[in-house]
Amino acid sequence: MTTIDDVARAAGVSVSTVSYALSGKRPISAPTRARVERAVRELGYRPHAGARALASQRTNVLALMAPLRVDVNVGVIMQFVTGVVTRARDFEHDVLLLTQDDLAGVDRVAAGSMVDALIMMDVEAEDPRLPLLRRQKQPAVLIGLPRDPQGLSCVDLDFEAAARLAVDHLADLGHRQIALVGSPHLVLERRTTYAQRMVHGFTTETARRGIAGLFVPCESSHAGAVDAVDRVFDQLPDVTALIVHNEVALPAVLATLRERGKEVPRDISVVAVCPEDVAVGQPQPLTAVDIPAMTIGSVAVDMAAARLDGDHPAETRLLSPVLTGRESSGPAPA
Amino acid sequence: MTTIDDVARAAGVSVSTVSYALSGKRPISAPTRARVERAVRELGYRPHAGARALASQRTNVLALMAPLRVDVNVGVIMQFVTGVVTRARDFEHDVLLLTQDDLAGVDRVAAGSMVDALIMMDVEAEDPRLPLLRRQKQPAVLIGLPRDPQGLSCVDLDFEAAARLAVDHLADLGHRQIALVGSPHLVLERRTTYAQRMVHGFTTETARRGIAGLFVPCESSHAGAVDAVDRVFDQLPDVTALIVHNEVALPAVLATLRERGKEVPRDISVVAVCPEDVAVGQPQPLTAVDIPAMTIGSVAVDMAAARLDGDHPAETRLLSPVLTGRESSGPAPA
DNA sequence: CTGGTGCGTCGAAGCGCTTCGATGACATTA
DNA sequence: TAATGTCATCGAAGCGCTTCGACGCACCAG
Repeated sequence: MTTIDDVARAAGVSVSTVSYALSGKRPISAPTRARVERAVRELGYRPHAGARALASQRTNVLALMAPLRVDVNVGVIMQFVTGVVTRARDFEHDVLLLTQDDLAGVDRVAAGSMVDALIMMDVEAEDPRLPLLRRQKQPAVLIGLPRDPQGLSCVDLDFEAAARLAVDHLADLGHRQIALVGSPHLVLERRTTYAQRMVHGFTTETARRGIAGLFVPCESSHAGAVDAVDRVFDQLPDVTALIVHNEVALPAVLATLRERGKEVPRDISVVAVCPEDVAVGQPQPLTAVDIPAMTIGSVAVDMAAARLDGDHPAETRLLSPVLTGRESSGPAPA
Repeated sequence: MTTIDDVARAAGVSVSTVSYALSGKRPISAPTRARVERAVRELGYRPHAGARALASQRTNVLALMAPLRVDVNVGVIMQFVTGVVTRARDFEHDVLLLTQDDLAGVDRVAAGSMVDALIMMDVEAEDPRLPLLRRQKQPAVLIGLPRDPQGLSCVDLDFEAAARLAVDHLADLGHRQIALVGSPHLVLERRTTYAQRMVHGFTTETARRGIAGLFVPCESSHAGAVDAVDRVFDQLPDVTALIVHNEVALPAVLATLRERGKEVPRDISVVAVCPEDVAVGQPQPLTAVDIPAMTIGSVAVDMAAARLDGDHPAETRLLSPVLTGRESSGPAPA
């Protein structure tokens, strides 16, 4: 292994000069720096990460805790992860991957000084990881919105605003009876809060605009989708628009509409709330509010970075939703 | 931060005794060990990962390079990753996640002593990472089979055997005209070698058994599937069985068969080569050769571990395929 | 009673780096 | 010409741990 000593010797300077030449934390004359750089190149020198971490109290590694179950939302998770890893590199950081259920991992990597900061995906309202995180010296960024974010940074899509946006889009097209086909019961009850936030935004906005709004949960399966659609027509027979916030059930919802003889958007408009690629990947490109998973991941890294090299306090950032009109929404039928 | 010094002081022993008590590398009397453990618990002591790495030349971290693109095979990738991360914990290791395209990452984490070993997914025949890997001191494990594995461990499903297994299953059921609906052109041409291995196994086994075998590539889209099925019926009109080795196109292939008036398995048998959950998740449970992604991931870790604490040389392990009969295969029509 | 043998423990070196204070060379000002 | 300041570089301490050799003690055989 070639060490900083080897480089110093080769360049004919002291070890500290090499260090400063490479870090730029003190001025080094151009010729000296050139000699150092040359030696580095010729010897193929790489600083030893552990030694550096020991001396500098910085590891240049981020922990990312991700739900590694093999479930249906895998696409979105992957996008988050990609966003985090990619952006981390912009800050010269690598990413250590932990599984969601590895509670002990929080202590292991944080108390063990393996990482500079932690990013947690899929945060629930009363997430058991929060107390662990709060007692670490490293900053943490949550993707999602717990009930009490005290001391922790959070980032997520503003789902309330997303619901409003979707409702407004449809209301402006003349729709007066709108249904929200949402998350499965389980998700609504005890998990991440985005489902509740979505419903809340939907309810208040329909109320505000004097529109008939119906919310039906929807299990993530074909049968669940059929069931949900049937419940909608049952309870709101004159419905003219659907907001679908369930990526998995989306294709089945669309198929069911077709089976029921409803043409989109002539008979009924559909606004999806899902990642863009899902919206455009359907048989018919869908008007949709984008869930920018990758962006959220990279913002999470930005927030972690901000807290690392600065006194930046914890903050909560809700990303403004964007609605893109495509072929699935149109004027309400007369 | 509490250090090993604090623990030593609290337990009334020397630093080295604490170290030995915790690592077990030298005998420590029971009472002393108890005092040390008590101090550790009371102080909440965690060894500093960097210091430990510096002194011991071990990081207890594995690098995993994964294709983080958001493509269709995301499910399998997730399973690999899960297998790796989970198994790594059994060996007291954490996982550092790199993206496939981060070539520089290999040097960064290996030469920089950030990891004890590297695992690379999705290895191509002439993978540009191989030369980089060979010059590192850390062992590497490849998931996939490059043309020249010299010095590197490899693990993958034995796709040749998988093809044979599928052919034999069908041949034993009396089928004499079998088509393989495979990977897209792109994959076949320049990428991971599993596609070629599959085709090779298929070709030789059909030949050996005197069966008419037709291979058609298949793009990973609905249109691609339709096209592939049409080509099959075009070039092999009396075909009675399909082997489908394209997870993405699978549903579309099935749908197309139905549209063409072919009932499975009455008119035509289908054997899939895909992860189990995909096979059973279809409208009709499919007879399939499992692609055990998670197992492959965990075997990769086992191989890395073996090379770490032992003189184990590099080896190549091909996992024996397993075929599970379900409802999509039956006797050839008379 | 002596010399040898283990066992349990200690002290110190060293892993490779960062960083602080000190130093020397040189230019600037009074 | 001496005092002052600036800039580039050096030396050494120290980050927290592992590990090697040494040491003291109890025990046993001779």
